[in-house]
Amino acid sequence: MDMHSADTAVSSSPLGEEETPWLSAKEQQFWRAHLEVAKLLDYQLGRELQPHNLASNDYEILVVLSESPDRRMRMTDLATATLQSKSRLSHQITRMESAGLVLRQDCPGDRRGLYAHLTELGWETMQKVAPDHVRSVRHHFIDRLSPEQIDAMYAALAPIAEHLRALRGRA
Amino acid sequence: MDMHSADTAVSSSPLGEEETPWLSAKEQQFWRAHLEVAKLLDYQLGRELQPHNLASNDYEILVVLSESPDRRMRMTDLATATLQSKSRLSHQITRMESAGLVLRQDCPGDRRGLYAHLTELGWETMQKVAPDHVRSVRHHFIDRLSPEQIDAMYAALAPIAEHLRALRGRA
DNA sequence: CCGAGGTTGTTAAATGTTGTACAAACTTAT
DNA sequence: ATAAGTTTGTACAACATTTAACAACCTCGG
Repeated sequence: MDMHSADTAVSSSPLGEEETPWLSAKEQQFWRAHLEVAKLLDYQLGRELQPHNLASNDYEILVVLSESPDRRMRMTDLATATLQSKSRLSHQITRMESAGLVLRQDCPGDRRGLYAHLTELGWETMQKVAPDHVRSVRHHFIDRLSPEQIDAMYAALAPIAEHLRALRGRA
Repeated sequence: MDMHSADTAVSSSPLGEEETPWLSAKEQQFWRAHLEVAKLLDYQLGRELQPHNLASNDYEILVVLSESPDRRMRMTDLATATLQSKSRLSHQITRMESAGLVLRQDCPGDRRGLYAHLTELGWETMQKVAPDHVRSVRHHFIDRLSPEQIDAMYAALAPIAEHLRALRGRA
């Protein structure tokens, strides 16, 4: 995750210029908090995944596959689901394949296509790792918010997620 | 930014086991929304930075330096401020140096040390890019939240940011 | 059936990142 | 002053990601 600051040392509004809608102090505080939490949380969760010999990306693949019908998914769909390029996914599946977590499977009916299929080891790994991961998520994030905050934030974020998803779709 | 899902297809609670505190439906919805927004927002903002020939990381460096006294900062401090390894920062500054945005400067009083110093071009770039970036942040995020939501979310995130910062500090 | 045009997934090369080790310089206790 | 220990930034090598190009395959209008 990267940092993006908005309002900065660079901000002035001489008369007669194109107005730039700088962030207010509160907006900026919030924006930076959001960035910092996103980044540090990702960092910390990744850290706590390391003992399991998994990177965040690996774990994400495991999650998506484990929730898919037959625990498998077409490469392109998996790339879309995990917001990666097809190339990157291809490399990543290669790595996970040599780690035995996943298998490439021919796709009946479309000889171009392949399934990424969760192996038994992949599934077991998922079972083993998920509880720890949930604990991490709780400890560093969820359990630090009240149920009301969670509801409110979800209500705030859901439309934004939708907006961004739509943008990406037609990119 | 990576995906981390908590509650998943893998979840059951047979009697007599170590209880795993799976996420409730609401918690999970929220958690996934948070992940998705963080990831897609980062993606989109990075995208809108491209026409300026800047990556998110470059922009972050520019922001931090432009807000620093004398528009410069020690390498290590800059690495800490931007949550990067020293090695990565060193490479990145090298790149930005050859792009003319930044300059390495000897550090009087500590002959080991170096400043990363914003060049005039770096400063001008910042001035040119910041308004567009602020607009992006507003359009895709801030302006989609009410002032009340912003206050509430800041109040929720600030302690979490602090927690994560503390964790990282002693890592 | 054919062929133009799209899709699928991989590959090679360039680029970026991470982890480790290192030399150089600083600090502190003796 | 000196040695032990710390801090600073870089360099190398291993690894990951991106970009562009590609072969193989599907689709669908003619």
